[in-house]
Amino acid sequence: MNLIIVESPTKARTLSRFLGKDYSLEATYGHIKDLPKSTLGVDVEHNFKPEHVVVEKREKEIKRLREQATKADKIYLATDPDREGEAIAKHVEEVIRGQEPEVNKKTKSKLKPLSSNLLIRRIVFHEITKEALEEAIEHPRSVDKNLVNAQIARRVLDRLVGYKLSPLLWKKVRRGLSAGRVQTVTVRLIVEREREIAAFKQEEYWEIYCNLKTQISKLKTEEFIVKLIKFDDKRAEIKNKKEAGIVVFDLEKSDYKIADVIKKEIRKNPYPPFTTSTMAQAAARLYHWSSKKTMSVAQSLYEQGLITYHRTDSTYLAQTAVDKVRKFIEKEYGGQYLPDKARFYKVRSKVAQEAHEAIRPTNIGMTNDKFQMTNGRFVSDAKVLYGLIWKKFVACQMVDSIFDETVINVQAKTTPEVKDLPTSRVYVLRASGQVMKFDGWRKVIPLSKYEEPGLPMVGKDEALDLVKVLSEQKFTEPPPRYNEASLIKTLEKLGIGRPSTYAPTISTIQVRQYVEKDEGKFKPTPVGLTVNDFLIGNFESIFDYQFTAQMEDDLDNVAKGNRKWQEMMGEFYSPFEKKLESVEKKAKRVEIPVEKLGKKCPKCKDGELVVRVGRFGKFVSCSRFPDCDYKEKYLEKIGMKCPDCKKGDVIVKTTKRRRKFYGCSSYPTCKWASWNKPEIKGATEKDKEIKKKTLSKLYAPCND
DNA sequence: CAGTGAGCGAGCTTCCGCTTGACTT
Repeated sequence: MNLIIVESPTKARTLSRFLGKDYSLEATYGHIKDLPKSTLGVDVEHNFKPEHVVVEKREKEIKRLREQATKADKIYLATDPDREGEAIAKHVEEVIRGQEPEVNKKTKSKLKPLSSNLLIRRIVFHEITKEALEEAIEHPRSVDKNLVNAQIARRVLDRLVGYKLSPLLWKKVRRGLSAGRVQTVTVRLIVEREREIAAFKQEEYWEIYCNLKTQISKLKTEEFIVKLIKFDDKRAEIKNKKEAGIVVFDLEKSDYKIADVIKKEIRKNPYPPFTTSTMAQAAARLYHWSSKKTMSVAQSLYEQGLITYHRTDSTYLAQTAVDKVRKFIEKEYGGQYLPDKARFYKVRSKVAQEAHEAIRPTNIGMTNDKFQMTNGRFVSDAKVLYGLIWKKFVACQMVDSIFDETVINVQAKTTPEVKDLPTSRVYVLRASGQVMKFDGWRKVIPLSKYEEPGLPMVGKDEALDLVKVLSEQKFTEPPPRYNEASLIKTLEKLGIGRPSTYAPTISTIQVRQYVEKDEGKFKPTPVGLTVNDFLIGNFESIFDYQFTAQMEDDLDNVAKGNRKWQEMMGEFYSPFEKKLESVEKKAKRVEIPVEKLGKKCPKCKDGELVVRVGRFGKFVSCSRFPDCDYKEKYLEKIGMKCPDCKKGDVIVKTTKRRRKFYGCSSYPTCKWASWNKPEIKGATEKDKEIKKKTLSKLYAPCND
């Protein structure tokens, strides 16, 4: 009997379909051994010796593994082909051979002995196909000690950072706080962005457009709009109303002609197939899903066998899947949509570990109209996400979409009658647009807002008539706050965190109340700012954006056997330990700023009312707590009257599930409620109108 | 995950990365 051990039970089920009766499959459900939860578990005095214990939740799996092992002659450790998978493989072997006391005590005596000629071997494969598995079984090896050491180093370093710094925060800031290589940097990104926004100085600028007319026949004229881009060969930068007025004055007294018309063909590649990160970004942008939700929906698709594994950083595609989709494209859309050769996508991230494939449908014939989930709780959401994954995958193996781009440059010269000007001025104005002439992969993922640019047919030197000059006041905008999509994108780019941790990390920093989501955007809280400044101020090097990248380089060397992991840890730990000691001794406890309401406490008449944040959100309390325990509800007004009853104020409230919504302060008399912030109407209508007329951006880029 | 309305609350906690289930703050 042969036993194959993998990490995911779904993977086990899929593989069992390929294999005959002489193979059985078991899943570990992730790590089965780890450092203990309630102690450090690292002996820093003795070369960082880690203490690995059985993960409590996995005792059932371990028991089953051992039982199955007694029936086997050959065991294949087929955990994922990466650092973590190698460590799991080692732990499985230890557990099966009964090398840990806790397992021995509880279960060993009850179990039958292992087969005397038992072979335990490590195998790896990158795609879940019969061929890949058979190939892997042909080339078994033993567990790679160096790769396991790299995992130990990663684990120990994270444990030391997290379990040394968190208690320091309890002492110096507040109980229950936490710090870590990943979460602290994530908060740092949000804090620094917020400060950039606060420091941002808005600058005024103006954009100028001309509505021009061309004679297309004796009876017909056509109007189009051009945007000012240059004057006297310099980029047109118009800073205020006065400057804009001068330009408008000039343009109203100018002669217009076509300077040139440039046409070129533009080919656009399809996007790579989804990874965890890009899938989460797409679902966030298109449907405003949280990464947690996207991952849950993807999990249900994976469990139904509809998609490949959803926690991956790889864009690798199995050859068999590519062959099938190529046949599908040819049959369904025709040969002109099929490239000569299959497309390959390079992995973008340096730290990608190539353990899994890209996220793709397992059966390309399962089109969205045939799609049906037999069970699960996300039936309609699953269909939506599946459609996205399906389209992305099919499109990624189709030919380029082709556009004709036209750029019309118009020259405006002030007429000689304008006498007040020192010299005559030459302006360049431009209209541009792209027309799709062959859809290619856009057949499957159509452009979201495609409009024909509607440029006139004009020739060089053709004279034009001015209809109207339009000027528009604009202001430069600060960088945007992060949302889940842009945060994940940034983390991935920095190599911080893994596909399995993006969603949990985003949850953690919110549960700790370091950041909060406001209309989908992340803002730091006073706690977040205080903790960030404390940690960055004292431990800059660990939370440097480059730290993880450097760590990965070191781990690579450990994995290659070029370096001892204990040596790497020593280099990290000795300066860190010194710093810890000095901060422990010298740093004062820092106060988290509280928002003051500027009112005396009605109970003790001595303290002041302040806003505090408890487990369930904000509340008002006396500044003299715990001497005075006065408290009341916190009402967050947004400075607007209720749009329904017009009497109460609009206030921010939260549901039982902590979701934010807007309500009326005179509830329950007035029952008005809304998920979205009520908008002040009128202000943006004009903006939209002008934007619509601008030819420079006729359609929004569509990345879905 | 879907989720629209009480009143609680501020002192024994924490990391990252694998994997699923599970009614909760």
